Amino acid sequence: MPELPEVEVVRLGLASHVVGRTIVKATVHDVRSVRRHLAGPTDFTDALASRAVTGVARRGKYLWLQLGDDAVLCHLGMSGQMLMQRPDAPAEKHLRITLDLDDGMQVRFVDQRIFGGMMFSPGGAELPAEIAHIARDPLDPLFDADEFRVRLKKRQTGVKRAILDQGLISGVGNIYADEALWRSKLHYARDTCHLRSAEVTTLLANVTEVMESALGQGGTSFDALYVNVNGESGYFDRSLNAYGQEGLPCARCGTPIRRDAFMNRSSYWCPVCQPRPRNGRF
DNA sequence: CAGGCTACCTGCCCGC
DNA sequence: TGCGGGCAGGTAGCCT
Repeated sequence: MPELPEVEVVRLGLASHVVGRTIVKATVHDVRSVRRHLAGPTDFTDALASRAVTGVARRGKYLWLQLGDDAVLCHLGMSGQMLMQRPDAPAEKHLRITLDLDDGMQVRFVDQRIFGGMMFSPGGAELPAEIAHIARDPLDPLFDADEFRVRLKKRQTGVKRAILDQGLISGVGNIYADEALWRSKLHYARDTCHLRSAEVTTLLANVTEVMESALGQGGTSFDALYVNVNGESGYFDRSLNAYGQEGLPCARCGTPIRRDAFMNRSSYWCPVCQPRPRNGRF
């Protein structure tokens, strides 16, 4: 479940099941899901065995289990799931890693495409060093809106590219970028350096609002790939105004939503509400 | 720093 | 029915 709301849904679900529990044993079913762990999967499982889980934290789309001072850092990639299962439940087709807990339950990392993965981060409980370059996300109480505005306007790039940059603001992916831009009436190619202060303020407010709203509805799911720890889908897809809406009437003006290829992916936008800029500005 | 491209993977859907 | 191409919510790394 890729973007911030979906990852937060997973974090909340994990926290309710694993905090206070001990990892009895970790099992790696596919070594490709253990990432950046040069010592190999055996060292990874050794590092997790008999460790008590003290918390579950998140920054942007990364989440990590806190094990005292250390951490198990997880990214769901495009297709990762964290499922709470009983040991006798049949193995999922794409089961990659299992954590056996001392209450008899299992945390199962299921990931079809293996763009996600886990790694052990020594001393990483507060913030794993591997993701120190990731900016705070807008749901973080310490997110600095003024700093974001200053850094955004210093960029010389398109506004969508900027808000997808996890080093500037984290947690935003393709769905919520398009939704926030639609709400803000901004075209994805608008130059960051030519945005008016009011536009930046509106954009940040909309990024925050759309992700909080999606979180309140359990995230966005188009299919069974995006589910919480109990295998349930969120229903924010019903509230989407731009993403995936090609050809459907814009909820504000009725003009058909368009789809462009941009950054090797799709961008959805209303040609009337979000007019394409000339040279990045109007 | 900007940004284009590729790679990493699997599976589904479409047209032929 | 099979095959090829395009598509999918992400990130890292290389090159210019």
